[in-house]
Amino acid sequence: MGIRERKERERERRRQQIIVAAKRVFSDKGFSKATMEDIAKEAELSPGTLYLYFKNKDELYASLSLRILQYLIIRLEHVIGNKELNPEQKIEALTEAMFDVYEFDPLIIINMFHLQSSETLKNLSDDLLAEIETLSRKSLGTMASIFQEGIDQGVFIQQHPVAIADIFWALFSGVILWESSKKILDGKKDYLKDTLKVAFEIFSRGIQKR
Amino acid sequence: MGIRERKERERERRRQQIIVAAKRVFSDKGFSKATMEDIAKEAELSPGTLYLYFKNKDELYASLSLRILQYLIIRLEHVIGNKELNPEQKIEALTEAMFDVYEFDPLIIINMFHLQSSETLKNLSDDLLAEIETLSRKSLGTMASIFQEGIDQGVFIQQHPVAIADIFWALFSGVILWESSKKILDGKKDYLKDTLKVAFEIFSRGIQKR
Amino acid sequence: MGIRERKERERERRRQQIIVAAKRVFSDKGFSKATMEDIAKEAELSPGTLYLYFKNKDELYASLSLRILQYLIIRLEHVIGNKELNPEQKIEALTEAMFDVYEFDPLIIINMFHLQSSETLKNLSDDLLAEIETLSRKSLGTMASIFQEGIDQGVFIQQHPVAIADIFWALFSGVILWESSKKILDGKKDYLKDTLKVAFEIFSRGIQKR
Amino acid sequence: MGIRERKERERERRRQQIIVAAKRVFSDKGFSKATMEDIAKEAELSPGTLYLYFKNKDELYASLSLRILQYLIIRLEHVIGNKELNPEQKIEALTEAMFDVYEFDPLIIINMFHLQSSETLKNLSDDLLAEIETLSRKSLGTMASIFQEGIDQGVFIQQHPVAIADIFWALFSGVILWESSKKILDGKKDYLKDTLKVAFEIFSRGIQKR
DNA sequence: GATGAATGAGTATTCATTCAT
DNA sequence: TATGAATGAATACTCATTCAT
Repeated sequence: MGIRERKERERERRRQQIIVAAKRVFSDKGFSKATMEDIAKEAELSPGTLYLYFKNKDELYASLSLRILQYLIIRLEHVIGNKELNPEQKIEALTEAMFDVYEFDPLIIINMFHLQSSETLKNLSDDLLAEIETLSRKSLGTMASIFQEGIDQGVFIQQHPVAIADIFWALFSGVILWESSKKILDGKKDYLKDTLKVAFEIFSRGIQKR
Repeated sequence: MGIRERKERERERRRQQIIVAAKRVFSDKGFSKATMEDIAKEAELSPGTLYLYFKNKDELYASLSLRILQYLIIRLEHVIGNKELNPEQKIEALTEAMFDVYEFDPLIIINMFHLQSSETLKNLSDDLLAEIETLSRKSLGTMASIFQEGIDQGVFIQQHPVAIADIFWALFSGVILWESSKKILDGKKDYLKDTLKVAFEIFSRGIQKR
Repeated sequence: MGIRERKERERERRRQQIIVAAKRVFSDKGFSKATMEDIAKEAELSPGTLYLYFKNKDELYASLSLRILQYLIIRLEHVIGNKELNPEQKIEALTEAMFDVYEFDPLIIINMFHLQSSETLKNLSDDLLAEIETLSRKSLGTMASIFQEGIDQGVFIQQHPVAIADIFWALFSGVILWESSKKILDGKKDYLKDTLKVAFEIFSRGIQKR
Repeated sequence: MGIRERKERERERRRQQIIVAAKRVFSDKGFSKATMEDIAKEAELSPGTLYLYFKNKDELYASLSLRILQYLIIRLEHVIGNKELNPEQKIEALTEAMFDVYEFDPLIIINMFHLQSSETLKNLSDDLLAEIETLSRKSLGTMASIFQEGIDQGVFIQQHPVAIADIFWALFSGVILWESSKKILDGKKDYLKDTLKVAFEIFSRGIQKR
């Protein structure tokens, strides 16, 4: 391994170290209450160092989304690559994959949310924005191809597969968001998993031809 | 009308005046970029006055959501009160009602989702939180009763009606959220209405017994 | 006195209070070492209040120049208005006036200097910039009219009076700057007054016809 | 050439390399906006290396002035060494020399005046300060000797020659300073050369006996 | 009640300088 | 010598909130 490559690897390690710390702090305090100093402390680095790896707070935050999207795509491709599953079973596998993604980082939806604000978008570099868009599009496309398969085989309703993928994703994020706010409002048990399960069942029934 | 009552009415008028101004400013700038001074100016009042009517910025913000919830409940009760509709038709009416709510104030719906983020909810006073909870529960209950009817009549699948209502609401908010974020990232056309229509069709098919 | 007028007066009083404090702190520490907090403390106000009266640090600093220019113009107009003096005597009076201005605020030259940086200029509001330019032009014009008089009467050399005024001003500021740096380099006595006297004598001789 | 000497020469080459880079960057961005990293990049060195050759940013900055002073002295000595010129002609030659110095590096002259501001001078090491003082004194002494000659020959007014040299230098720097600031404020044409010419004429007339 | 001037705690970001390699 | 990653102190500016009038 060349010296250049070793340095690159070292650099990537640091980025991850910061991202992991940032994830912890953001989860704990939310975006605005979390300070760069908090994150630096958590990462056992100095505040200045954070800026050697991320342009600003918004970009560090957005980078978390990137990481999740990458994980999501890996999971999705695994589902799509499994030739033994019929479309219906793939929906099930997809559901499981989404739940894993959620567990990998429960912040996922809040992140996506935050990203919406145009004030935030202005602070991101074009590169990062482009990458997010690419990954986002790719994950949606992968989902869509699962639905396409079902449509082709005549088991799913005739609808644009991207639209179906959108709805699938919307349902997923809507449930997470809604359940988490119910949890706070009621102060009660966490029904997320159950609700998600029912939601996907309904969805699955809804898109299947009779 | 007693003097006490007149004062009370005057006070309510002011609250509304502030809420209307706040709605405009929050919609325009987003929560964190909007300042209390912005809102005061828009309402043609002084910053200090705002605090005579709302404990703090978070509460003012949350009050906007109350207004939507109130409108939502009115619409829902109208649906449930229509004895001539069968469950399936009620779902349709419900869908229309949700459209109306969205159109009543599209931006405030986005804001409301922001409210759901735990970060914001944690800053509210117990009173306000309780009120939101009440209205929230009430609207959910009303929705649930529609589904209950369908279950009782054997046309909807056997599922806890509150869970179904949760999913319905989650789907609605998820689609709005997802479509608006897609719009920002892609900078492309607004497919919200179409997507929402398909989403509700799928949902409707999904909850009906075959 | 109306309430509006009283408020305006009060506001002006505050501005002056801040300017006086700023002058002290800037003189003491120089521009970059002086912090807004230092100035706030000196003015017995909070940092935030400074920003109610001045847009930013650069603008507060530039405002000091404004004050001096105003004083300078008053002194110059007094010189020009004295009908009993012949051109030569007016040069003498002018010299004295300049020295008074210097004593009124020794920072004057450093200020002018600082103003030069385009980085600084970018931070100033158009209004302030315009006002500085106006006053600057006015003071130069007043000086020029003194020289014009001498030229008209045939006692001064034929040269554009504005150019002469420029040189007069340049000589003044150059001497102040140079002497102050010599003082630091040598750590010795302050010869400013003497040097200034000789400089103006030479200048006076130099512009007179033989 | 011994190894020690070769090393010394190498070291000097590096210093010059840095100085040249620093000159470019300081001229471009001004003292405070220029960062050590900018300079390092321009010199194609690492930031750390700069500190092997210069104690700190201020010293690096001050070193630029040394370079101008050295050039100035060379030019001055050339003037004084020309035995064929009478005092009056020497003033002319001196004026031309100053022009050349200005043209040798117009921006650095501005920088040098910045250096004169006490704020900067106070941060220099004693060694550097002493060197600047020496060169400064030497150049002033050389100028003074020219004026001394004129006084001795009875063609210049009776004044301390060092004082006259001070004034000459002050006039020179003052005009540069003033004209450049006028140019920025007005955004108009560059009259520097004309003004400088008239200034020196006036000066020359002013110091000559009638 | 209404005002709006004043507050002052809070924080992202920069950059000269260091030091392990 | 040279490097350049890491440091961390330093600071302008904001804005929710208060309170004397």
